[in-house]
Parts: sequence; structure tokens; C-alpha cells
Amino acid sequence: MLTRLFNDPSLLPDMQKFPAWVDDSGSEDSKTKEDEQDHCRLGDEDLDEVDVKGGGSRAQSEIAGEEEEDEEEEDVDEDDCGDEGEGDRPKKRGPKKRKMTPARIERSKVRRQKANARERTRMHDLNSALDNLRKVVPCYSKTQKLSKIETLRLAKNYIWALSEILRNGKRPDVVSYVQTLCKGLSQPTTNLVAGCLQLNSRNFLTEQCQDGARFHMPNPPFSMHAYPYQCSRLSSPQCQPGSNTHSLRNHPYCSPYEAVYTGGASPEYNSPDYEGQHSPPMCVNGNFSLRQQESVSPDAERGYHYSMHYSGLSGSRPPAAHGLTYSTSGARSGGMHSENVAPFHDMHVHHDRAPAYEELNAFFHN
DNA sequence: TAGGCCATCTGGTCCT
DNA sequence: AGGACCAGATGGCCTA
Repeated sequence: MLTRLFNDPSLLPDMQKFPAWVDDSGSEDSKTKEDEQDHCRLGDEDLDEVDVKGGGSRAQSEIAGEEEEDEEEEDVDEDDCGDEGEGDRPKKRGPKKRKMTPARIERSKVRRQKANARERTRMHDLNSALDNLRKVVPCYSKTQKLSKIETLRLAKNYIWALSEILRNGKRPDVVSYVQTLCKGLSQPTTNLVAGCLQLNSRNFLTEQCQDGARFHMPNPPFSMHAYPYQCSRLSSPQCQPGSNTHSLRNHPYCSPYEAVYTGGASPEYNSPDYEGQHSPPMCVNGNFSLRQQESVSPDAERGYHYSMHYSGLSGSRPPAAHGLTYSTSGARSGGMHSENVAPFHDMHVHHDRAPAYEELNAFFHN
């Protein structure tokens, strides 16, 4: 079959032209995978005239395109034009297919190979653009890249969130902001984004970017006013709705710099433009304290995969605070998975790259 | 092992 | 005619 012949490894374009778009873990695999594919297909060469991929029209159009071939004019390809024997297939019209001569096969092969190379390049460009997009959305990790679809969703949410900020002219609270960003995202991505924002909040407080660039954020970037949502651990009497704010703020489990959302769509957010499904319930705990997780015991770490890093209001963390995990409902109720935690170390927000962040920063300065 | 994600190949269609 | 774009198919890798 022609499509098999097209995949001669010697004809394949040099994939090493594109080392950048392949992530660290994938570069070798990509080459190996391609080699394997080539090997596999070459091994199928003897399956000539059998289309194992897809519909079955295969290289017909290319074959038909070889009109300039002048030899063997009446010698048609039996498979293509021998419709008499195929009762259920409609009779093909148009020019009769010519028999594949070696020269024609070679031309088709070259053309197909060139088309494949172009398609690869096109997809690489697309992936490169997607990588650039990943770098300007709020959550960026070198080690755990957002998937393509999640990147696009997050970008859309981010644009929406920024436009809402501009439109309302108000500082957003962390809940609605995170909600907006995480609309329609998968639970792991939601956790990733929330964690990233959490880290970012810490950076805001310490006025230090991870890359060393300094910027100013005198206060938590989000207003921490009353939230309509309640984390499970807020069930303690001090944290009940209606309890006075003072006691809530001073309760060891209830940092004043804490935003909690346990599920459902925010009533503050009612954009008709949102078509994505609601994010799974989550519990976002804004962390605006300095790092404390280093002091957390391994046991506690296990129990609080993605727990709130408490502000300095209380030095102790009671073991009953399991609800603090980035609550994941349903099948993933076990909390944040470790693979979603580790990348936060190299996760950062690109304040210096995205104009939107400058806008936000300027906004928060006022 | 199923499902998600991805890269690649492939053929069809449209455009220049 | 050739290139760009698209969608389907396929297989590999990874993770729960």
C-alpha cells in the first residue's frame, strides 16, 4: 500500500528541527515513538492495497492526481475502477485511476512526505503558540503543563476575569476570582490554578517574585469580605455564619486571609457567556502567610495535601482540620494529589510578561 | 486496565 | 498545482 511506502524512515523529515516544543520528558519518547511507528508501518508494507487506517479512500486522490503520467493510459487500477464486483459501493465517477508506476509511486511518496512534514510543522507551531499561551495565563508550571484544552479554557476564563475587573472597577475577592478562573476546568487543573494563586498571593505579601523581580502588593490582592461559601472545617462554632467576625478571624482555623468555597456557582458570577460546566466543588484557601509547610510533619503533610498554610494567628494546627484539603468532591474526594502539589515550586505568575498583570497590579495599588 | 492526552499520519476540502 | 487547514484514525505514554 502506498501509505506504507510513504513512511520510509529515510524519507521522514528531521524531527530534531523541533527540539524546543517537546518537553523534557517527551523528546526522547517522541523520537522513539516515531521510530516505532515507522518500523511498524514498514513491517506492514506487504499489506499492500489494504487500508487499515480509516475509511479506505486512502491515496486515491493522490493517485488520481498523477494525470501527467502518459504511459499505460488504458491500464487502470483494478481496485479503484473494478466496481462491477462491488454491489454495495457506488460506482465511482471521474477519471479512471491509472496504474501506479514506480515513478508515480515515488512522486506520491515524496508529496505525501512533504505534506506530512508541513503538517508536523504546523502542529509544532500550534503547540508553540499554546506554550506561549500557557506562560501568560495565571498558572504556569514547567514540570506540569496544562493540557491544551485546559490551557484554552483557563485563558478564556482569565480574559473574562480581567474584563470583569475592568468592567466593575472593583477589586475582586479571591473567591469569585478563583471561581471565574476555574470555571469548567477539571478538578486537577482547578487545584493547580488555585494552588498557583495561593503561591502568588504569598509572593504578593513578600513582594518578591520567584524570578527575583520585585513588585509591590501591600495587601492581599483580593478583598476578603464575607463569603457565601463555607468550608467544612468552618463548622466549628467560632466559624459559623453569624458568629462575630472577630472571633472568626481569631479562630485558629479561620485565618482572616482565607477564602473558602465549597461548591456551586458563585452568585456573584452570573455571566451568561459562560458555557462551561461548573467547576467541581472545591475549597480554596487563600494563603497569604509566609511559608510554613516546611515545618509541617510528614504525617500532617499526608493529611493536608493541599492544606491551608495558616497565618501566624495560631501556632498549632489541630488534627481535625482535614477539611482543609483542597476539597475534591466525588471520586477524587481524597484530596489533592501529590503530582499536583509538587510543581508549585516552579510555578509562578508572569507579572512582568502579561500586560494584564500590570493592569491588575496597578489596580490593586489603588 | 480504562481513560485522558498527545503526536503523527492521512485524506478531504478550500484557497491562492 | 500546491499549500493550509481540518478531522478521523491510530498508537504510545501515563495515571488512577
